[in-house]
Amino acid sequence: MGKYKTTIRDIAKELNITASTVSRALNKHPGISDATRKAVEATAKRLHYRPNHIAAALRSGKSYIIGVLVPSADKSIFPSVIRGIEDEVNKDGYSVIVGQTYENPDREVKVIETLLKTRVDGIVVSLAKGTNAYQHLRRIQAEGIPLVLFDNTVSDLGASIVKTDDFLGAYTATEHLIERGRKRIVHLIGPRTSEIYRERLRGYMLALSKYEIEMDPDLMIDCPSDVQAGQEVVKGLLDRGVTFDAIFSSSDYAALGALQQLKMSGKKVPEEVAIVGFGNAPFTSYLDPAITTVDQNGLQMGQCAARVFLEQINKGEDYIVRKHILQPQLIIRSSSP
Amino acid sequence: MGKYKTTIRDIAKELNITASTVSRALNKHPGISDATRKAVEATAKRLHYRPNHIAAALRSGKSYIIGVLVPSADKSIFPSVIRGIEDEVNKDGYSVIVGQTYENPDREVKVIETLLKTRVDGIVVSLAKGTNAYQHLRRIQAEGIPLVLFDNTVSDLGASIVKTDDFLGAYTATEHLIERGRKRIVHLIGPRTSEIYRERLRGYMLALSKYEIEMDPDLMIDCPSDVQAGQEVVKGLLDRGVTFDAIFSSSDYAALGALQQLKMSGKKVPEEVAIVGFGNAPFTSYLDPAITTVDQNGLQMGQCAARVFLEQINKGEDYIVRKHILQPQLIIRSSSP
DNA sequence: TATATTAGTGCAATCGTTTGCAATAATCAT
DNA sequence: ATGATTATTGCAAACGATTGCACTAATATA
Repeated sequence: MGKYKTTIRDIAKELNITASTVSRALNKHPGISDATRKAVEATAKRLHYRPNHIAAALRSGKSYIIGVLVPSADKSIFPSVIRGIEDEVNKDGYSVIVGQTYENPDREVKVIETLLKTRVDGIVVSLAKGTNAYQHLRRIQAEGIPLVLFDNTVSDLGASIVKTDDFLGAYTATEHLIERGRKRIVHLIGPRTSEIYRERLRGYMLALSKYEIEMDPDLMIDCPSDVQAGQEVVKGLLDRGVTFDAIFSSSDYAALGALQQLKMSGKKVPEEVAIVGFGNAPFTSYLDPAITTVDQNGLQMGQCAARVFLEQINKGEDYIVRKHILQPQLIIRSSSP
Repeated sequence: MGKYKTTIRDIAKELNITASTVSRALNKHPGISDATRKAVEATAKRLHYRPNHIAAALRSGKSYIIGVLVPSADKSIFPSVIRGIEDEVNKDGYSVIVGQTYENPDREVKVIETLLKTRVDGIVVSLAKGTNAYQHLRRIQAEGIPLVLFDNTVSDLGASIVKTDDFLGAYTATEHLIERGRKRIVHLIGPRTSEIYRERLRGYMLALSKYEIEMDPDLMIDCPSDVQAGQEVVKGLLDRGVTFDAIFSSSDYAALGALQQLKMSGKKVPEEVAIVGFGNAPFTSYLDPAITTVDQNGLQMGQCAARVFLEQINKGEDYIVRKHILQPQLIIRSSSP
């Protein structure tokens, strides 16, 4: 059990120099001779030296850790986003602490507080759906810590934002259904506390009005983003005898529920009812029929968010906040051929 | 932009006491009078004090961060495992750094090295499929850092292990197919570098021999755990005219590929070919037909791994390494009714 | 040759806590 | 009333790095 606990001081002693020189050598500071740098590196390796990030973080004020806060690490686009962020920030030596809110605003506040105590160098967050107060985010900004919002965001904070053009995505999706000859298009509206769902609703409505299709309140239904809700809503529609020939769901999960319910009720998809989802969740392509959806490209979103963070870190005070609006892409599959 | 940087010293000054007392008060040490404790808590709140975990970690040697290393945070059971771990360790004040190997052994070594530099209090890891050298794991143990292996593990390290009873799961799955009258059961074998796949193969073989079904090498095929591989393998079987009436796949992904290929080739599932997968990935229940699979309960596995870690941390030297073998459950669905 | 510049290191403080040990005041037993 | 406990708090040294400033020696400039 040889517990090595070599410090820079040990290396220094070995070479009859000081810890400062060792530190500078290891960090490749200019103004250190090549000879000593190499000597330091050699003995560091020989003594199995392992830098102590904690000590460095305390002194330098940089932890090289960033906090990524998502509603749920295993849902929707978040797995890909996390991967995208990791891929990108790892290159610059950052580690990622993942926090989950489980869509609970209180937990969001708590987790952020923990991240701040951990002295993360930045926080990247997609808001919980119910979040409607923002003091916890303001606190982050007040501390001067880079804050990047992605996906489900809020505009009036002056924070960097990376998100899908939800409006355009919804518009394109709805337009697609209209072009396929559908006239009575149901829209499953997500929780309106989130900007993303309000935007999707807006896209849906504009498409209808552009094509001079009258809006029907019966077809615009609030529906949480999960499978069961999608089922129930569609069942309700069928039970009430509402007629419709297409469904544009604000989420893939509700779209899946809708598909299941339609099948159970003997409705043919896409012949009788076409379906379009939102998000391009992995399972959408496996379904039968595979469902058309709006791809948000989580990987790209994550990478973009990461780059925004890095830029902000590097520019410091000079950084100018910007919104990055990513173009969504309609993936047409068998559910709306 | 009032950047509060209150330290315990500030609180101490305010109350004319020392930092030590403040520290002890905040940490609820016994031997601090109720009066001062309350006074400290009050001024801490008043001055917007935020503990610096980094400083505490440096001094105490406890970072309250644990590293969780998985092949991919967005695949298989890992999302649920991560969630299970988080849920459990959060209660005890730990944060989770998630690292991904992308099934690359070299990256596994690197990420672990980073975790060690970050001075995590423990490492929970599911090995990359290709990993076959274990010095990096031994190094963790040599440092006296709790190491918990889960899912894809290796036995001869003397580390704590939490895993599914892969053997039993595979045996049960195969037996189920046999009981349904299937005799020519294909097994898609996962990468044999992993213990889990060797165990699943063993379970398959034992079930066959128990029921006196002859093993046929034509039906035992190596197949990576992804959709495309599943497709290709099944296509190969069909092209070669191999007859079979069931497939037991060592992974849900390959099972999905198999299902897709069978459909494309006009084979009826389950009438002509029954399918059983392994892992109970979320999408398996959404498919048409939904596929029977062996549930590993990632959530439970994560929670168990977390508890093992916590126990190990708390018992210190007294901890006795144990293997936790979780009972898998066969979820019977339409693909093998 | 004397002076100015530069390259390479060392000194020592600091980051914000934690913690073993000492010290004081207060309480108790005798 | 006196010594022995006990309850609180203070002292000061860590933890392991980073970093501004000072310093020496070597080189360049005049």
